[in-house]
Amino acid sequence: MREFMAVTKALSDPNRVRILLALRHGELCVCQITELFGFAPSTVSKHLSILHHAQLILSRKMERWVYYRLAENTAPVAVREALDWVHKSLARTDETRADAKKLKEILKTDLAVICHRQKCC
Amino acid sequence: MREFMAVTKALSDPNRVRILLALRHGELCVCQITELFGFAPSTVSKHLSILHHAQLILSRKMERWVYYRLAENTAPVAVREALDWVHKSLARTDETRADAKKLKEILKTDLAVICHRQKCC
DNA sequence: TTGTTATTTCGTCAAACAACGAAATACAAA
DNA sequence: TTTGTATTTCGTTGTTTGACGAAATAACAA
Repeated sequence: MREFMAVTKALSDPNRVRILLALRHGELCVCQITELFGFAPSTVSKHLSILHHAQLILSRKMERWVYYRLAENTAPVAVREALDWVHKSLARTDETRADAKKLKEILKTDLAVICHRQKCC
Repeated sequence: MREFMAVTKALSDPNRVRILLALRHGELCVCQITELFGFAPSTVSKHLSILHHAQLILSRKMERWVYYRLAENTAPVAVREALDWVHKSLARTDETRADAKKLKEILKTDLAVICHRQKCC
């Protein structure tokens, strides 16, 4: 039950759901997600830690960045089913498409530039 | 997305999840659920209204009581999948079994007695 | 009608939560 | 080592949420 509630609480915030949908396109580092949604890095980091605690995502450190990805293979069955359910329910919505479009632009840009961008203005 | 978030928010409270699991045994009226969990009737009513708003449950009025049941047949696919996921993930836990056991006792008792019981003490 | 009873709505309170910025941390590069 | 940078942690703030009891509502009984 505790494990299950960690998942439902993680899914109860729309921005965390959007993060999961974005990760369908492959692993992303914190600053890419920050750029995608326009939140403060600390906010994104907190969301990611909640998703990670629910075992919905995995992380790995590489060079200067921490990459997060969906835990599609390693997670318990109930968690994987949650990921499938999210994707099946929302993959075709306008909002998801809009995020995907913006993400594509972000992925074209060099990581160092993306990260640097957040300190300015 | 709004519809989906109504479901995840409904599922993000453990007591609402317990209500859904209890309803697996058939429709229940508000006072039976109140008796099962020991909350104030107003609290249970609020939980039921949130579950209802998410289309997870249906209600019908009969005689003096309002009965709630799972929306297994009428709900949108994404909602039905949520119900399946809840059941599949939690049906076999100790907590669910304990609730089921207590529910069985409640179902043996006359409805009027159950409801009346809540005003006392 | 009037009274009774099951449920819902409303207002309040305390706890949890999402956002932020500042400071701490981790770690690669110099 | 020191510097620079990506991320996390911490403390604060305003909002949301879950619980309750009191009052309102709905529907049946007398």
